[in-house]
Amino acid sequence: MPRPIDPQRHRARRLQIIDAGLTVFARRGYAGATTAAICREAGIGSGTFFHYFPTKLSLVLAILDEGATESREFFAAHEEHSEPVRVVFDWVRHELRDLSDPRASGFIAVVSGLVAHEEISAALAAQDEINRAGLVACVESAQESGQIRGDVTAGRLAEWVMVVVDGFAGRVGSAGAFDVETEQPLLFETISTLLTGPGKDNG
Amino acid sequence: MPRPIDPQRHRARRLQIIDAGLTVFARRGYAGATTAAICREAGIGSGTFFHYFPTKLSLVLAILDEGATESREFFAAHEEHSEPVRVVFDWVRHELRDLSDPRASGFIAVVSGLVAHEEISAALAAQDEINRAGLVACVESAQESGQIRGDVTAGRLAEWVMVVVDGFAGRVGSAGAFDVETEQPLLFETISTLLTGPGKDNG
Amino acid sequence: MPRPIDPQRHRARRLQIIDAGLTVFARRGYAGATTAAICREAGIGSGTFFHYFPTKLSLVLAILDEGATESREFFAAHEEHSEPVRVVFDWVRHELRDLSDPRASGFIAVVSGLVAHEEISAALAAQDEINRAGLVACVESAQESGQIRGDVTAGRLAEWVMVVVDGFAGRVGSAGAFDVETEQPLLFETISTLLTGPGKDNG
Amino acid sequence: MPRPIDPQRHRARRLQIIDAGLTVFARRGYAGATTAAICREAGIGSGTFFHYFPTKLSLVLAILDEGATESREFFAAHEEHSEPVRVVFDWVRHELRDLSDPRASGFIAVVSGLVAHEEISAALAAQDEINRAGLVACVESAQESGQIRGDVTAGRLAEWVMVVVDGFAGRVGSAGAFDVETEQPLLFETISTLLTGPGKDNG
DNA sequence: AATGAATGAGGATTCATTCAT
DNA sequence: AATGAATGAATCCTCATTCAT
Repeated sequence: MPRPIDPQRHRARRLQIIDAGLTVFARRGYAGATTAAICREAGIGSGTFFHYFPTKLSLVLAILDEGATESREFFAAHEEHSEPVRVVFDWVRHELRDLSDPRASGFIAVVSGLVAHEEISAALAAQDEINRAGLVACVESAQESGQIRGDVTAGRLAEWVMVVVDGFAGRVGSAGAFDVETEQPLLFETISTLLTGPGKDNG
Repeated sequence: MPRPIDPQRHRARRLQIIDAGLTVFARRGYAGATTAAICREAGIGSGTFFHYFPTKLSLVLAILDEGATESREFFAAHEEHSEPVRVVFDWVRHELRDLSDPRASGFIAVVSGLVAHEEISAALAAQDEINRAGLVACVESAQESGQIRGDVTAGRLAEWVMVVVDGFAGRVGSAGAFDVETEQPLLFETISTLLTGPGKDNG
Repeated sequence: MPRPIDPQRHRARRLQIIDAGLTVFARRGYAGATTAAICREAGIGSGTFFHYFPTKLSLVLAILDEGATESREFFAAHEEHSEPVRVVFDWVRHELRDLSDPRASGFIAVVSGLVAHEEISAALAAQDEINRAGLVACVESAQESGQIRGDVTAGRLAEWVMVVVDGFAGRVGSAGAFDVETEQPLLFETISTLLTGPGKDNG
Repeated sequence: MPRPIDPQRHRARRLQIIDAGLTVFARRGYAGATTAAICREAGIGSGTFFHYFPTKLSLVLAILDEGATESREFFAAHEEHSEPVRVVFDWVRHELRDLSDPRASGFIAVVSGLVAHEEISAALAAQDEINRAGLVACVESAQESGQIRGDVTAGRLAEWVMVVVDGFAGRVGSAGAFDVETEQPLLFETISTLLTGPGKDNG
């Protein structure tokens, strides 16, 4: 009497493990996060873990994928927006919201340590490309309407937005005194100046 | 007649292992860099490795320490400089030069993945503090002479310089198309605007 | 449907490893008994070993514990016996029976070499205390009814019984010509004289 | 200009290492006593150690040999003594004096743990045989003059003296409350009764 | 003789993964 | 689907020993 596969239930279990993985990876690092510890956190047996994920690394990839999906959805929802510059800032806010999960910065560090794995490297590149492409579209659109500087290609400007946001995210994770709320205005200011170029007023 | 301990020789050997470690860590990640591989790269036996470093992790710490020493030396050499803003940019250039070692960005990623280890975490914090303190001194001095904005504390400005440089460094490591040479002007522009504040011309 | 944990099976496996350990420790000594050899003897994989015992040393402790349990059970079974002197001799016989396992003396030697480990030291002390306490009870009881000498405290007499039995056990292990069967009468005679005191007939 | 070998100096160095070995073996056990630790204790370099002893195990053998020599000398000095029973008791006293070195019992335990090594086993057997032969001579002589029991062979009586002394020595090392001074009278009484047989007065 | 840097064989232990139930 | 006992490959590290100086 084979139990009919319940996709709802399956997805829930999967998310439960992903959540536990995020927690334990952030707390102990990749090597320190034994599958046993993740199972304990998720309240499942080790056999169950491998029902849902073929390897430990694949759980990392799934977590990354979750993030990629979120990014994709963000840009899909803001496509064809009339104010492209605003979308860029909304994206920054969106990223900041992700950082509000204290496990996020820990997990980012964990993933950094895994770039030697080609699959991770590829996933990061894919994730990066989603954001880059989304931002490039906004920047191009804004350039066309003359709202931002035109002396730097859209691709480079997009990357620079990411440079600043990534640097910001890294510092949130490591430096104790660097507070997201306090620094947010300077973040927006920096990105704003970056997009408009120096010597332009951007209040 | 005991062979006199030759500190020169000892230091050379140590650097030889540190160099090999940097290479292999960057190439394979921490876990992937087996002590055997590091020894092979350094051309030594495994026993010799542990004669110089008590654990594999301690080699990472030694590499970090080497970097910390370099930073300390940089600021010591530029102390009491008459043009503090110039020192900040010199520091950025100095960091960029470090990044010219292609192993640097890989190693940074490796270390990120090890923050779960308290010793690594402490070493990173120490390294960070050296740079922060050095930059704060410059920024304060520049603020006093009115060369840069005064509406943001020296501490925050210093951290923001690091935000941008760290973000830049991270992108150099990951995004294939992000070229140090090409992007350097925009890096200086961004930091410049950051220090002077928006709406000020800083050509 | 989770396989129900079978404590029976677990206990059996554990005893199987304990038995193999006893064999290999006695044959090769502690250092010479590699975990690989013990696993081979037990017919299990190395992972299984560490599933049951956290360290190699803990296997030694488990073996000692098995012995301690046996001793405890012996005294529990003979508590409130009407003829306390007889219990002492039964205990000696009981110890002799243990020595009939040819691995016993080898294992005792192995453990002797491990007293530098506090855990071993403590286990031996505990084991010793079980026997001492059991014997003291018998000796005291026998003293009260005037069956044995009263000029030496029960504690010291108990220890002396152990001195003789330990010396006997040690010799069984080392000296080839020292045969348990042959020497048993002299063992009983010596202990008998010890308990009754010199100059007393104890046929 | 080869330094002439100074046998005096050589012997002194050797004893210095033997002494250090005894100390460290007793304190840390055989495996725990690294050659490095022994060298530190002796105040020499590791190279020097292996000038005097080809292997770590050979140091154990040398210590045992030192003991064997002492035993041989003891019996040589008491040969042809007119009161053989007295020699037996003198030997017991002699052994007790050895036990007054607190490192002795620890070292005995260490050696016990090494019986799996044939060389150690042989050395112990040799040491044992020296004592046995010496005691047998005394016992035989005493039997011939009717001073002690004749119903047990000299060989067995000699072994039994050793049983009791060994048991005594073992307990001195392990049981905290077992004091050499206090228990000495009972030791002599036990051996005395053993030699004369039960039911004989031996005040 | 004396030294200690260099060596590498050897071994305990970890942990992702499998699979019978 | 769920379980967890069993597995063994993989690796860090120890330490006796060698040898050039």
